[in-house]
Amino acid sequence: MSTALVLFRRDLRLADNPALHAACSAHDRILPVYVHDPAADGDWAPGAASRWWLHHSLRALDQTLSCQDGRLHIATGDTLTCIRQLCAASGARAVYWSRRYEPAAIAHDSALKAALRADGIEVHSHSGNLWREPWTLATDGGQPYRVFTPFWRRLRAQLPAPTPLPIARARQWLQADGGLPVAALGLLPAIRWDAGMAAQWTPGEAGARELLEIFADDAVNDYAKSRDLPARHGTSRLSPHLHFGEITPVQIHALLQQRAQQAGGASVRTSSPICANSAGANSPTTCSTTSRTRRRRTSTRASMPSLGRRTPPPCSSRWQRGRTGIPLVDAGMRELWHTGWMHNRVRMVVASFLTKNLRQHWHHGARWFWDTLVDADLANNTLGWQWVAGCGADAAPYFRVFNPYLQSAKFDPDAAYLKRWLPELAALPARTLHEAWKNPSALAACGYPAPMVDLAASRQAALAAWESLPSA
DNA sequence: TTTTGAGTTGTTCGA
DNA sequence: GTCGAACAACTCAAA
Repeated sequence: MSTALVLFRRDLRLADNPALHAACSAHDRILPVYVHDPAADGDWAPGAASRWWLHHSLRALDQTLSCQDGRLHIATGDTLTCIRQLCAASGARAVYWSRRYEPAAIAHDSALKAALRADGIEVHSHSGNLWREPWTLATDGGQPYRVFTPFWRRLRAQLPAPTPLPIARARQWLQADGGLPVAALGLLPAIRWDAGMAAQWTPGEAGARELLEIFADDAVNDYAKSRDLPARHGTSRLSPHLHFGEITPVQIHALLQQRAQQAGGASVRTSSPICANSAGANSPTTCSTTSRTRRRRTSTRASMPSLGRRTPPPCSSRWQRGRTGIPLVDAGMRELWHTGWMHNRVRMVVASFLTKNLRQHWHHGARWFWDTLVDADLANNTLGWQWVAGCGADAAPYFRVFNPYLQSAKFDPDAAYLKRWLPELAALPARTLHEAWKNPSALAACGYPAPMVDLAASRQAALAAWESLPSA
């Protein structure tokens, strides 16, 4: 009877899980383990929203295992110490896990692998949650792609995509003594602000599958148009499930492809965001510094130099709380606060407002998102903020400053999204909200704050500040 | 090896 | 109201 330990991290699923699949194929008894090891998280410990999600996702995984007469063994402490103890107690001589891709996680896992192998334990790491692992897709010059379109073309040229693996079944799920209940990890907030999140989300593999089925049925045919409309659920909203590995890009692509064939279409236009999500453009310095010479100069101080401002304020609390006086910005920030999520287009708008109009460093915004998003993902969050701030690795025109009024008129024409998140303004006509700068008294009469900054003037100031930077 | 042209989730201005 | 040009920095891939 051979025994293996499977270490779950951000691959909280049984289906299409190569590491788990391999362990179940090669061994008779499987000990499924989650180790809570806060000391290993370093600078980027999960934020409050992510911890909430993790709590519920671990419970869901435990429940799924219990349907197969197994239980998830939960431990807390140093990962290596816990694994050594569990191997000794269970007789496991092999450990399996899915690879992670953040620089700190790679370093941690490399050290873990070396230590376990020195103990004489087999370690098998498998491709994790990505369609393609970052080092398998490069330009002809061997560099990572910096422009999305060539990257996307190359990826698509390599279809057909891999096929998802079936739900893993161990011949016997093993249980070890001393496992903790999920609640013992203290992941839930002390002050229960999470009611809005519980109403919105079902963390776990089953919840992910259900969301995917809905998306495949309703939204995918219209995705190209409706994904940009924040009032509609035109996006898949699978991002937190993807982040925690409850579902994989391969599974998503496979189901959409299948539905498209049933509908008679040749192939499905899978979204570029799903693909970008799987690209994981990590590099050792991405998360703290930026990669472009002229822009790097700006990022060390602020995303825009603070001309005429003696002391840059900390991350604006009005921005955080959705009280800037700019309707689309406030709607987005309140959606984030209540649900742990924000529509992608609105993320760009609120980020542009913080870094361009308020001229604050993108670090401030990235940190706030990190703490409040249920889908907070180091690569996606960091690179998204750099993209907006104009200091990312991609080729963005420096003059791209979003105009929140124009954006809401274009993408939320009937103001359904604005009114959902700004109920105090629900009685006003859509046009009044899209042209709020013309109607300050109408908004003020509803108790809505005046704009904290003049959009046109701050845009000009931001462009002038950029212009004043010396080129590298 | 060097050059050229497309691409880049936007806005504004003027015809 | 619609449309094209301007803003002007940089990467990638084809020539």
